[in-house]
Amino acid sequence: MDSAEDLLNPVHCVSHNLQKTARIVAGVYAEELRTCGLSRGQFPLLQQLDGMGGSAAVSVLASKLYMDRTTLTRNLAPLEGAGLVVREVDPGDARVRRVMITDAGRGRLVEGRKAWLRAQARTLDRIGDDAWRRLEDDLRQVRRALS
Amino acid sequence: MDSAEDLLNPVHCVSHNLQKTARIVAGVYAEELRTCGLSRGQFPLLQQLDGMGGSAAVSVLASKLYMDRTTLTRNLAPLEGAGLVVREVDPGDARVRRVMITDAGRGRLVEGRKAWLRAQARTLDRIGDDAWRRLEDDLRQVRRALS
DNA sequence: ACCGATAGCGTGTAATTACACCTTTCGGAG
DNA sequence: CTCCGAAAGGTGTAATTACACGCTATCGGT
Repeated sequence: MDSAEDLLNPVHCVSHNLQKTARIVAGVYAEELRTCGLSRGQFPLLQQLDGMGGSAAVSVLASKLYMDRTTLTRNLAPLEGAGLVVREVDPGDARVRRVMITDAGRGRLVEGRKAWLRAQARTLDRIGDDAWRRLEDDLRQVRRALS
Repeated sequence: MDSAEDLLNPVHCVSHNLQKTARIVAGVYAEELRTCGLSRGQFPLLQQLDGMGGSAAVSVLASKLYMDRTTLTRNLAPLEGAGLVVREVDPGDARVRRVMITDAGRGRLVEGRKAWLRAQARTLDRIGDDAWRRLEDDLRQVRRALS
């Protein structure tokens, strides 16, 4: 029967199943976000930063995004070049670099949210709100279990 | 209440939630697979190819893996260089390149499965078999809905 | 038999990711 | 005060991914 199926068979690979699903979904968001000049990696970054009050240390931001710290550094560079964020040495600890969103960054985020909204609406329309609620919960549990 | 929560808020981004979860899980598998000389992208490729009878056209293989065709081409190169697969022009249609797993490839796959098994066991141990069965089903539905 | 349309593939190029390693700074033990 | 381990960051380098484009082969209509 189904519940006895052997999960230790490569077709049930947790990593690959997540990866290929993420790839498909990513395409939808990349397409919409391209219209506002933000990449699929930059939007969540700005969004998270804004949600944290507009300022955060690099490491803290990285852990919130479940992203490698060095990957975040690379993603930050073009945003800083575009004036959407600034990086400053923390006054209290010279090791810490505080990343801060600028007014331009907040403005771009407004545009980004519109594009993101179209992608999210398109996606939810296909997979269904309730299905996503379940899935999102399960994904959160996976992250917690592995962190 | 919870079921009325607004899914059109960036914290519920389908793409980002999948992506960051996939990143965390990928780390576990990459760690184990490194011991057998196969990358996290190469193992599913060989595994899928073997499961298709050991031979398949590039495009067909790519669609099975939900992977961009050109990405598959790049992933194939090192495998061909290592003699784990060969590429030949299809006798019936000269446009088609048939990818075929070699004996060496099958041998490596045996090693890969051992490493993969450790990663899968570690992961399932953390997230639970039943949780993964539900999640895998939901992910499959997402792929079908967006394909 | 010919020619435009299409399918299957590969390459140029750029974005994304992360491991290994180095630098700078902080904090505490001696 | 000095020194050394730990913490925070950044860079070199390599793997992975995919879009745009071009090439070759096949198919179908005339």
